[in-house]
Order: sequence, then C-alpha cells, then structure tokens
Amino acid sequence: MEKTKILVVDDESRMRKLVKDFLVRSNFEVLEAEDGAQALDMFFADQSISLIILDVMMPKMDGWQVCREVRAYSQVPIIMLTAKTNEQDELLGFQLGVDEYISKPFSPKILVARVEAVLRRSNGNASENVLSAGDITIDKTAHIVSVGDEQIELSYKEFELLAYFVENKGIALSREVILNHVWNYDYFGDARTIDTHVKKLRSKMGDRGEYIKTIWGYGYKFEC
Amino acid sequence: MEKTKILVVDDESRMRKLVKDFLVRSNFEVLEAEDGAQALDMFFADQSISLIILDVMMPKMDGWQVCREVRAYSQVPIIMLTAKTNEQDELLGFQLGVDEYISKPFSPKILVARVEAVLRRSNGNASENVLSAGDITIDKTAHIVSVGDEQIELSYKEFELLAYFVENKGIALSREVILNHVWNYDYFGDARTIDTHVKKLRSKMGDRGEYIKTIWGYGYKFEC
DNA sequence: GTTGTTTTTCACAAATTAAACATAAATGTA
DNA sequence: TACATTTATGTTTAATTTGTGAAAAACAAC
Repeated sequence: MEKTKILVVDDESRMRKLVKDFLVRSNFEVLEAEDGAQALDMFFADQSISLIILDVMMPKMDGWQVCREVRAYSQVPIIMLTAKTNEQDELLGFQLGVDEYISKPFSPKILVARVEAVLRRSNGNASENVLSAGDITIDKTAHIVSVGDEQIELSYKEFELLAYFVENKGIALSREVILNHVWNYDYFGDARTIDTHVKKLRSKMGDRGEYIKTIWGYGYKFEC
Repeated sequence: MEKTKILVVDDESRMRKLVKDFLVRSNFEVLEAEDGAQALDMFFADQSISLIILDVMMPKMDGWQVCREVRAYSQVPIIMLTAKTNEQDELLGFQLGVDEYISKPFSPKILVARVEAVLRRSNGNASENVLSAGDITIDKTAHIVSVGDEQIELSYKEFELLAYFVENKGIALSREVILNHVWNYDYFGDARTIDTHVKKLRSKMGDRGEYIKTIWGYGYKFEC
C-alpha cells in the first residue's frame, strides 16, 4: 500500500526536520514547506496529500491564514502546532476546521498518535456518510436515496429509518430497539408508528421493498 | 463472559455513585475517576476499558480536554454528560469524536440504553451470537437458522425454543424448565404446548429433527 | 391565520402463530 | 400381554401480530 503523505509547514527548519523524522520513522511520507505560500502551492499541486501539519507562528502568512485558504477548497485534515494553547486560539481553530492541536514541546509518541487518530477519524467518517446495500445508495450528507438509478423522495423519518436499517443490514431489530435509535429514547408513543413508516418505505422502494423483512412477533430486518 | 468495563469520570461523587449504580445493576463493571488526570491514568493503565462516560464540567481539566487526550491515542467510545446541550458544544464534541451525549438530568433507562447503543455500534455488531451444533447454525443476531446449507423458516417461539435447546445441548430439560426459560415465568398455560412446538421444530428440521430427543416422563434433550 | 406536509394514531381486515383438543402411537410396568 | 401413562400428531380454536387506509395531530412554510 501507498504511504500516507503528510505536508509539514513550519518556518524553522529544525522543527520541520524533527517532525519529519518522527513521521518517517512511523512510515509516513513527508513533504516540507517553509512558509504559507509554498505550502499552498504544494498542497494544490499534489492531490494526494492526506494531512497537513501547520505551525501557527510563521512570518508573512500565519497558520490560521493558511488554514483558511486550504479550507476554502479542501476538507483535508489539519493539525496545528502551537506554542501554548489558549482557549481563544482553540475556538478560532475549530471554527476554521482544525482537526487537532499539538502544543510544543511534544513527544514523538504524542505526535504520531494524534496524526494517526486524525487520519483514522477522517477516513472513517468519509465512508460512513454513504451507505449502500445492493443497488440502494444512501448519502447521509446530501440526504439522498437512490434505488437503482432512480432517486426516491423520502421524508425525514423515512430517511432516518431506512438509513438505520441499512446500517444494520442483516440484523434483526426489535421495535423497541428501532424506536430507541431512530426516534429518541424519550419517545413514548406507539411502536406501531414504525409499521406505518415501514409501509411507506416499502411502497416507495418498489421491488426493493421486500428487502425490509418482517420478523413476526419481534420486529424487522433489512436484507438484500 | 467478562463484564464490560466502563470508566465514569465526574468530580461529584454523588453523580458518580448514581451512574455507577445504574450501570452495575445492568451488569457492567464500573471504574470511577474524580478528575481528568486520574481518568487518563486509569484509562491508559487498563487496556480493557470499553467505554468512558465523561462529565463536561469539571475543575482543573474539563471533559473536552480529557476527551481530546484520550482521542489522541484511542478510539474508545466516549459519552459526554452535559448540563444542557447547546449547538456549540455538540459541534466541538463531534469534532473531538464524542459518540453520544446525555443531558442531565437523565433517567436510568436512558443512561443504560445509550451505553448499550454506543457499545453495540462500536463492536460493529460483530458480536458472538452464533450458536451451532452439528450442521445446525443459529444466528441470533440475524434470526436465521441453517440446517446443512438450507436455511429454514421458524416462527418466533420455534426459534427461541431451538436456540434454548442448542444453548443447552446434551442437557436433559424438563418441561417445567423449558417453560420457565422460553416462555415467561408468568405463563400459566399447559406444558403440553411445548410438545406442539417440538413437533413443528422436528418436522421443519427434517432429518435433524432426531436431534431433539424425548426423555420419557421428563422432557427433552438436544443432542447430535 | 391558512395551507400543505409529515408524523402519529386508530380501526379493522388479513395473516400468522400459539394453544387446546382429540385421538393414535409409543413406552413402561406388572 | 394388558393396562396405565406419556408422547406424537393432525385438527380446531383462540389469540396475537401485522398490513393498510384513513383520520387526527403536529409541524412548517407561507
């Protein structure tokens, strides 16, 4: 497998070298940039960069600015290197879409651990936003469901219910469990409301309505 | 099976005790920490902790910070206890990788339900819920029974009964015992109803129906 | 407010299962 | 073998659960 590419941006070459060493030892590929402008050039030139580590304090263009520019075009994970973290900075950072902070000085272990954590998170979430089962595709971000090449219109609850079914395909789900997940835990209504939604889902899904199977005396199960 | 270990972090001992009581009653093992530092120590010392429940408001190190530190190394599920959830908090929390929120005050039912939901999610539903005996396989999660390569359709009670037999293979089960386990303790019907279900099971299982053996004057036994 | 949509509830028919029953078959015992 | 007891089985009945259409309620948009 390809090594994961990380762009390290810092004006001090000593710091760049340090970070690079740690990361290379953990089997990452590292690119270096010594200022914001160069970083942006490199990032937009190389589509395969998976993570950016950004020093906050840099002459000319500081880390926040670089972050802002990157975020205008990309959701690539960003880790900020800060001298000391104060709340003000963090708030700003999270608004800009910073994924993680590391305050200097840091241990190699912390650096690598956070890098891996951020990468894990970003990989995981991306794929979790599109669910599929057979020829059914559910885009949770866009709130769109496709059956075959047809797109179908679902209401909010119907969408949530179908997404829950697909997330748990092959698993028998009792009405109670369904209620607790798709509705709120403090919902005290009738469990039969599930039946009504299942009915609508089945009819909107046409042939594929059969995928929602009844488990008599228990609940439902989604299975292609 | 080992009990699932949960770390509860809250500076108020009253709240810790409350949460612990609910969880212990639901058969979890609970560790307590009264501040963030202690929590981190305990978490990194004990690799078998399956879930962390974190109060947001704590002196010294708050819940967010604890969360951040844990997430730097681990993907363990985290549930946050909040006084009241505002959007700002949630946004921050989800960026930090919080799995679930519970706002105070909460009911025991809600607490336990969310804990179980989060654990189920994190296990990827890869739970060990498959029983087998000879070439009979019972997937309790999917509610599917296979005999050889054939899948057979069982009603709810039949399924429960067969699962009970297989869970107790080789053991002679009296009608009374069977009634108490597969039916409810408050069932006052005729014990002969078991016979009817055994009859249907045997016929649906074909050859393997013989595995359900009659113990004359007592009950039944499952044996390959 | 009014209108339109979504969600929930309700009522009843249809489907399915569980339980009861009656009788035949099997088992154990004297 | 004969008899009492227990189990197997086919059938019937009762109970439960689900599907569905329509009405009511809740919610949003205008």
